[in-house]
Amino acid sequence: MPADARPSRMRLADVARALGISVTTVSNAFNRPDQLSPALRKMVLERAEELGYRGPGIEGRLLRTGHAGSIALYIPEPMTYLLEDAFVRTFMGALMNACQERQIGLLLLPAVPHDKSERPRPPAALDVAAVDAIIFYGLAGDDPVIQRAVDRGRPVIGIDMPNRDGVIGVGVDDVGGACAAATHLIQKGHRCFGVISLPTSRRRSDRKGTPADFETASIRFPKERWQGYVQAFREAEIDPATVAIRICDTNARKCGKAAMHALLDQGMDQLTAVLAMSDVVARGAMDACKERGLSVPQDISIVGFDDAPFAEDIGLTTVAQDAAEKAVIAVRCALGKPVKTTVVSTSVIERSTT
Amino acid sequence: MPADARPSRMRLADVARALGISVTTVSNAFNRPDQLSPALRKMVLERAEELGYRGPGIEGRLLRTGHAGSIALYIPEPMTYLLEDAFVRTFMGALMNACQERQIGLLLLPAVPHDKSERPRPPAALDVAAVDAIIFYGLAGDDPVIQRAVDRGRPVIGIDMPNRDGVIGVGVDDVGGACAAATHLIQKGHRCFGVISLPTSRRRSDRKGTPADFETASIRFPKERWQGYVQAFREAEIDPATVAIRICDTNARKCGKAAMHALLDQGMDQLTAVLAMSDVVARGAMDACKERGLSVPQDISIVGFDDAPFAEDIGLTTVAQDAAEKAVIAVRCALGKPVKTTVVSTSVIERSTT
DNA sequence: GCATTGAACTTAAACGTTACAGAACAAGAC
DNA sequence: GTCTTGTTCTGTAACGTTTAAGTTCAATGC
Repeated sequence: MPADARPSRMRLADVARALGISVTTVSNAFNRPDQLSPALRKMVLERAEELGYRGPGIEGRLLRTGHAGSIALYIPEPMTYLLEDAFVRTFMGALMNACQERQIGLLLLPAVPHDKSERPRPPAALDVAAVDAIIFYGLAGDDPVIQRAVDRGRPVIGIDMPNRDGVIGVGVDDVGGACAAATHLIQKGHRCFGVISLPTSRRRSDRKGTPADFETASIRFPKERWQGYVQAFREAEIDPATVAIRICDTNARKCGKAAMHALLDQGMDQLTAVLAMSDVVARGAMDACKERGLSVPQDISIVGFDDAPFAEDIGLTTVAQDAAEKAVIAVRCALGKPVKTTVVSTSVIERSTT
Repeated sequence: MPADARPSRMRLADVARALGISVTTVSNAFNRPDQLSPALRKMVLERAEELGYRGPGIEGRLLRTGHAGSIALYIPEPMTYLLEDAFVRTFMGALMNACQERQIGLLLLPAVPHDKSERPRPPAALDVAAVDAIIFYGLAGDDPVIQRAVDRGRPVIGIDMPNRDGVIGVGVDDVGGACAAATHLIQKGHRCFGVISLPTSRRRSDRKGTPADFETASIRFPKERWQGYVQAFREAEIDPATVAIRICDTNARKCGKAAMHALLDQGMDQLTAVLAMSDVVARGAMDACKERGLSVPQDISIVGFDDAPFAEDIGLTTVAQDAAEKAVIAVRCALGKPVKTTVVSTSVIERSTT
């Protein structure tokens, strides 16, 4: 063991003592240049560097100021979902760019395991993360982690989530977008619809759905998108009760395929148009049509939602929403003044599936 | 303004006062169950929850223990590179899974802007990040941020980087893998080679390269992979000086394409085999061959490196390395006992480009 | 009955930093 | 010469937690 092993890292106080000046002055040299003469500042900085002091560390600063220099992202899925889903990836890209620009870190938090036992919950990464704000993406409105985050007293941003006290909402105009999608199909002459929905609550399962499922939904998108569809149906005097609904277990291509098969098996042979709540499940629906020898859009028209990167490649008509804009707004809210709620708008992009 | 607005968050001390017990006991209730009676502990936990206290916050704990509950990842590229590059994505996926399992956060750090001015560097996210360890991926050995990270006194892991004091190295057997790739081609009867290299230093440019470029390389892969090629050449009595070399500006498909075109333009019409240092540039090389009407592997054989996810789809012969294993080892090093250096092994996967 | 042990809880001192309130001093204004 | 103003630097009290070193007190061994 070398005798000169540094006992612990250089501290602000060590530098101050070595230079014979006060700690405050050293601190100011690093953080508030206007508080001391340029000459002294230069000297302090230089000598500090020589002494091996790299500037105030986070530990003390964090305690004192609460400013961490990074923001957290929490999604209710395994972290790898961030890499897998095409639409989410666009969002992530924008989020990363925003962080890069501002030179702040982006902390990816692992979803807390969904255990039933109530009381003695060990503190999760979410609870101890040293961040200036937390961004939630697509959580159910009743997810208990939200309250835990709000209690931390830092800004909490909720993207595509039901509005909630203490959470700054950033969402797309789901109702308007869905309404536009349905209206688009109605204008093409369709009267008999199928809907492929994303899960409406944490309690998941591939299943047949009813309008009531949406009314009680705890996850935002499906609820609002259904409202949008209904709005368009009503205007065209189509009874929402005649619409066939399938709710996917998860936002995956194969779930969309299964849902489409189920829709067709359900005796809906007069079905001519399908409204899918994401491009991913829409793609799955297209797979199912292909397997059955149905051609799109001749036999069946399909409209997705999201305008995922692959939508253009496969010619999917969809509702575009600016994922990047959501990310930018989220970061702005995380760092800036508290804002109540923001809605970004949508537009239907017509391609070759309608 | 509501009169009962909480002045600041609940603290350990507040709970202690409310219960009429000492702070230590409350702290122990959360962190060291064996230090107090189960009954009291249960009571403390319950009352704390009621009082709105969610357990010890990071600020104080970090200062006291230095334990942050998350690790950082730093790459010398814009953060979005993590999403774009297929091989890196595999690595990220594994890293995420490892973090998920251990319930720790993964902090993505923005690369510090590459400015020339020396002295007054503002503290970057890297310097203030509250993490237990930092993982560097693919940095040049002389990148100044490494020293800054090492000075922080926490474990620093360097993946695919030149070895360096204070940094725990985790790397693939570049020399062995590259040697195997070259040997594979030599066994197929090839004698006239081209090499498409990745950048050898931070100072980048698409250009013709020479063996000397590799000797002075500050980035690890190219240097070692070249050594591996040379080793195979020597054994087969091929003069490395006869090998045509192109160095890419960046690890991108189009750079690989440009490099391949350049190689062919360079008057190397007798060229029959190309060793590419990544699957991405290998793919670009294949693009170039296609454009010129050269068929692979009839006219030209190509071997990549990495076994990126797309390699199988396009039938690229390549050197497989287990990106996931690197991630797992990195996390283990970050959290566990200090290890010196780890090397993961490689294997050639023959597909249809040779 | 006395010493010994151990469990259950408390006291008080860090950990490294920032920010408020002030002290010392020089320069002008009257 | 005194008063004001401003600049530059200092002393010190937080910030919220953990932990080493006690203190108390009841139970056990002899």
